[in-house]
Amino acid sequence: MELRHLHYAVAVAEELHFGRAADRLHVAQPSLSRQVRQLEHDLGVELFKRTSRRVELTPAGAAFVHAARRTLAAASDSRVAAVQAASGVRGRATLGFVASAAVEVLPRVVAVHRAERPLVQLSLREMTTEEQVPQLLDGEIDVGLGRDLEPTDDLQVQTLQREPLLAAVPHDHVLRHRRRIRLAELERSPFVTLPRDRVPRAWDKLLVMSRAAGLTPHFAQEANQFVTLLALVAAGLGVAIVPDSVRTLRHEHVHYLRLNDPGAWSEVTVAVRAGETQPVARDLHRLVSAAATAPPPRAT
Amino acid sequence: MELRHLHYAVAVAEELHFGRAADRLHVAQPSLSRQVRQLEHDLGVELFKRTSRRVELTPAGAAFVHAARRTLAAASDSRVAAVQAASGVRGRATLGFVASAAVEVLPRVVAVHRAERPLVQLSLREMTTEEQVPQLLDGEIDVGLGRDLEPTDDLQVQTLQREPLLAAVPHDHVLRHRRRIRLAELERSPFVTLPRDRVPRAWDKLLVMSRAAGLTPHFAQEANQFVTLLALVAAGLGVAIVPDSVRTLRHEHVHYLRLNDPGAWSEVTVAVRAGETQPVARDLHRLVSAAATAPPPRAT
DNA sequence: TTGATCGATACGCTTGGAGCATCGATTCCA
DNA sequence: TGGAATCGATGCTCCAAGCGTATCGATCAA
Repeated sequence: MELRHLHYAVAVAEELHFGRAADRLHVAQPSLSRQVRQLEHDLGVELFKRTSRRVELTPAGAAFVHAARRTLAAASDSRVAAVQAASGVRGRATLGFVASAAVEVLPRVVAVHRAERPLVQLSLREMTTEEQVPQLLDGEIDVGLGRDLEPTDDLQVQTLQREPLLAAVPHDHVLRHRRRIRLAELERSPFVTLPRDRVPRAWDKLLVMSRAAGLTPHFAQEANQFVTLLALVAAGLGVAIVPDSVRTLRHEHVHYLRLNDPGAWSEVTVAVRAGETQPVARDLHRLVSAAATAPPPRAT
Repeated sequence: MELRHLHYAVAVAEELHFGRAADRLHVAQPSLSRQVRQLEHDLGVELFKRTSRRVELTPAGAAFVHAARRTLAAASDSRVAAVQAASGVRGRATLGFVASAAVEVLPRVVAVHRAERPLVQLSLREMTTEEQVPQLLDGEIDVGLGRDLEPTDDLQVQTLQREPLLAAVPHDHVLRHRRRIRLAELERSPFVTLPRDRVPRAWDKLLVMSRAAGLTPHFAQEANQFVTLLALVAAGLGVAIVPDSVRTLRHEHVHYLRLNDPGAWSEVTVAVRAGETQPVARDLHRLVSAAATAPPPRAT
């Protein structure tokens, strides 16, 4: 039994006439008759009652043709599924992202992706920029949304937006009425930070800036998430250095002060394997880049 | 694209090895390689990434194989559906029945049929015995459950059970305390009946019996259903002659008296086209016969 | 009775799927 | 580092089988 036999049986069932069915199938009538007969022999079942004047379906024929239509539809779906998957219309894509990008960029990316590629299932995995690099190379994730990542031979990296760094201070901090400060002015304040082993490059940047400002930072406490970090600031345990977009997480007892130090910037970057060929990954990369730049960044 | 290609692609996807897949399919490895390649060319899509050391699925290949499995299952279902329909395990059967058989025989038939042929959809059509004959010959119904039908060349008829005829009389009728009466004793009572044009043979039998009893019947009222008929009796409009099984329809104000006249019997008959070949019809006929005789008839 | 219609059959051609032998690339191991 | 083993691809040949043309036989209408 081949798909050809199913096509033939369905055509005969629809025309109830071997000649017309053969025309529709662009084959000669004897070929059609032979193939249908062969199908019946293979099944061991009579599908059509034929006289030289009339063709009609047997109950078995009706049951078979019904199922055959479903089979042919499934075969057609198989073809479509393959083509769509190859073109990137259908499939699965995995996006790694840092927590600080989840606030602003990520929701826009998800919305745009769902609108443009409704058949592509988007998996989201929160992870640090450092974790993204090996997972990109292993194929664990297709695109990485991180911070301050430098391109390499294996990774293509673009900057999406450049944000100033802010100091998040408690509402009773002495500098709370200032709009802009310099890091050196925080000499008396301990820092609350994300864990050093999870975000080593953010730590390094803070250390470099501190040294440039002639400051020896005192680290009071670590927190795993930004929300917790801000709660610690609000509780008066110290100050935190965060990128501008974290401001979206408004907190009643936290004030944000812009840092004027040189290098007090953080870039949101998007990374993809260099020479990526998979359409779902290329599409996701394209949409992430577009979604980040399309709406104008908030005024600072 | 043929089912062969789908089988081949699925096998390669499962083995991820052309040699082993070819063994499993009982073909030579070069044939398998060529067919898979031909499938890819037909689809315009690469399904497998192959080196001389490793074979892996592309995303398009994974999508295709998933759909191909469903297609192959549908093809297998088509075969099964045809065989089952031909053997009578699956299909549709239509049973015509008279209202007076609906009370006792029909529920048993439906229950047994559902248990023995769960995949055969049983259609039930209430109709008179007279209507069953042409509909059997036209194929509108497969089996007819009627009364007092005589076999012909075209119809095979069996008797399922033989019931005495009863007179249904109102609760204040003068004969109400009798167990058995003769039709002649109803001379003073008008008759309520089913419509003459719907059940001509039942009418004829009543007329023949009346003549034999020296009775000139007076017809008071017609009703389309037994329930209505009994309601008319209960209301005192007259008496009705009904087969024994109608007694199952108990009615508070109706008494049943057995008729002692010769020929005061009615037979429940089952009819099927002579030489019927369709298994669903033959099965239904067999089950109707069995269901009617299996439980012992009620004592009268 | 005759002609038209329609599915089945006969026959020869051609396609294409299969097997065998072999190639080229890659990997493993000594 | 070189040789052997593994594995998919390719070239060649064979033949099964699908197809088309011509025709038959049965049925039905005029």
